[in-house]
Amino acid sequence: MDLFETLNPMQKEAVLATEGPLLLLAGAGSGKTKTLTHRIAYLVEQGIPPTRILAITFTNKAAREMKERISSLIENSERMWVGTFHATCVRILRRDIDLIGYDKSFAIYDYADSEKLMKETLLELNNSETLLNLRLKEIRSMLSAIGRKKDSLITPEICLELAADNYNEKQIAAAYKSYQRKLKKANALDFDDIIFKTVELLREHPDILNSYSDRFLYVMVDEYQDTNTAQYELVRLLSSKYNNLCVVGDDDQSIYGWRGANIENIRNFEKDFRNSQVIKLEQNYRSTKTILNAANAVISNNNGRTGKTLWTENPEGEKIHLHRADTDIMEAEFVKDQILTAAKSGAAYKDFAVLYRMNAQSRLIEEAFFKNGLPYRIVGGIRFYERKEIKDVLAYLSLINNPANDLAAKRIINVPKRGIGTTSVQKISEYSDKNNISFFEALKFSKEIMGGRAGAALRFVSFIEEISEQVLPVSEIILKVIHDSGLIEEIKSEKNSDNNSEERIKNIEELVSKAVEFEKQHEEATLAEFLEEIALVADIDNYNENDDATVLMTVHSAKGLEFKTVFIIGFENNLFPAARALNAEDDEQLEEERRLCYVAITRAREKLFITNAATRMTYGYTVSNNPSLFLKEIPSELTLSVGDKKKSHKHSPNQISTRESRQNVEKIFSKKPEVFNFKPPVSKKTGQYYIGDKVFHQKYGEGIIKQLRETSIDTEIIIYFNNETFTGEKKFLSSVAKLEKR
DNA sequence: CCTACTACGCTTTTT
DNA sequence: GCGTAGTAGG
Repeated sequence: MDLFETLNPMQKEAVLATEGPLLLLAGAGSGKTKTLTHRIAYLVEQGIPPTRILAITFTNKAAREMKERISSLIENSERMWVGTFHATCVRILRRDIDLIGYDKSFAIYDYADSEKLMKETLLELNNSETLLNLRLKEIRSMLSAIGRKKDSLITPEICLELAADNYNEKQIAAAYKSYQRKLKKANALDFDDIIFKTVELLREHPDILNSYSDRFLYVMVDEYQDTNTAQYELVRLLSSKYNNLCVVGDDDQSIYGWRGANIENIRNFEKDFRNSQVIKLEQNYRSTKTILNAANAVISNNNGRTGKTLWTENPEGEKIHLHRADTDIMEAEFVKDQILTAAKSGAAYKDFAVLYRMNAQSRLIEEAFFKNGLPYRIVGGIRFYERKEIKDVLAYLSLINNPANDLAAKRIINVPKRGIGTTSVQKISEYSDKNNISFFEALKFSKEIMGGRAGAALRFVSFIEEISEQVLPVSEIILKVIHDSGLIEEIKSEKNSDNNSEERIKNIEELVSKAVEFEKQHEEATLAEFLEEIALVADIDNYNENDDATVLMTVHSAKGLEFKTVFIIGFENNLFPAARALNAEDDEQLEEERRLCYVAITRAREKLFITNAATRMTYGYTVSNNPSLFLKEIPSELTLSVGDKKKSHKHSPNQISTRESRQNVEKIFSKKPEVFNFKPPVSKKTGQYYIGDKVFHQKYGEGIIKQLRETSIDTEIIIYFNNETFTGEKKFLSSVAKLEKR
């Protein structure tokens, strides 16, 4: 077949530019994947063996798609390395990680595992001092701080050096060091380690690096704007010998800055790689002119862009439909009504997608859809593999695979109940630390540790060892585990309140069939491979665009996808853009929100609905947000308000609508400027207080009422202070607090 | 050692 | 509003 027949001149140029570094700036809907797959096919046609080509993506779904499309173009593409960053690195590590001191059977810790481990780390580090107020928040912020270090290839040692006298940084360095020691002891890697350790392996062992850089004549990286420093270094190393590195990306779609992605990687490509070429793909084949113009208008408000303007030959299309609902519930009703009406006139449910800023927003949409029998799929939220019963089974498998996995051992030592409670676990844990052996290993000394009550622990040990010694297919291991351990029995016998034991059994059965499926696909499927695949799947990977169902997902998950009709919901300040970005000191975060908005708009092919609500329920409180500031960045001639409230999209005069006035308010109150725009809640019992009222408190001085919450006997008042005496929020009860109105 | 209740904190986004 | 972590009582 003629590979060039369906390509436009720029795409064709990109396919032909095979030698040397190439930056392919590909706008949304510009045929990026097509160009990339054709480029690979072209290389193979030119005689390059598929095994000498490496293509890296961010999601399994993208990798799978790329594989499928390549195999439809050429023969023998199976042995080509096409995979995610993480899968590619794990593949490299499984071969040679022993050279940097880990066992090849290493476990991969997911985020929940990391949280547990960090909790242990911080508890040890702080002794009794902060033991009581060790909050999830601290655990997460520590994990994220350490994650950013790993993204930047900073080791615990360098971290400590860089910290110098900075107390906070020194704390991070200490936690980092100890957390890392724990991971090592458990022979486990967290997500960030997978990249970091691969770079470490390649840097420290030139022979290994050479074997890969020599092998890969051509290296291609998708979504390059989302790479972090570690990934950048990985790519650089792997392509270092032949320098045939092609990166594809769009700086306007960089939306993972919060996860350490470095937008400068793409912006500096030309500087970083000498003699590089840049090719821009600016013709959009996806959206109508209207939708594209809106996206272009919004993104033009950002600074420092590499600069490209998308254009299209597609028709003008319909105007963008704006709808402001009274409440979040009515917003969901609106979306449901629109889809049901369209479906009556023949539209397919899968033509629609509902996109939102955060997962919590899916609930109301789901409710509205469910009640009306509108078929839907939710991407994200609680993953299948994160369910308690599944994680329990997986912990058994993980322990069988890697007995050093302390977290797994501790998780299941008393699941099902074996009479080994927290006290015993603690004793065993101490013993294992003292003797520098794993938790599982320590269990073998139960007689020494707990005397007469060691029976159950020893039985557990022989149970695990017995299974480990046999060579069985994964699905049979699972069956053995769930039946012989008593796990299924226990779940069945749980008659308690939330009678979901049937569902949990079903989930476990589902896991068994996933294992069977896995065995079909992989001839000699090992336990390690099965666990690895599970650890590295994202929810989006299971999304099947052939199901006739409307899909609900976050804008982040939607990147790379397209739909005939898109609903962007919750288009409000504090939500989209997120409050955090809106109140940030610099513009960086707001610009990322704007890119996110750009991604959202450009998902639509023909029709775009943008909705918001005048009031919504946000964790127990009714809040009232202004329409998103991005709404004003869409030229009004492209939009049309729909629904009852005709003028609803106009900003009311008392609302802060410009950047300048927002900043002015911020000068007076450095935080959360929008609290003043809350309308008084419809309420009888709150008496004389309203949100936004200025009040004076004896101790804290003047402040502003931020939130009111009625309990059965009293009214809770949250006041925001910012004066000489005090800055921050305080909670009061209206009957107790002495407040003066100002 | 286990169960049941309460209180608290959470909401960005996830490979 | 909801889920979970922490605590008190059996």
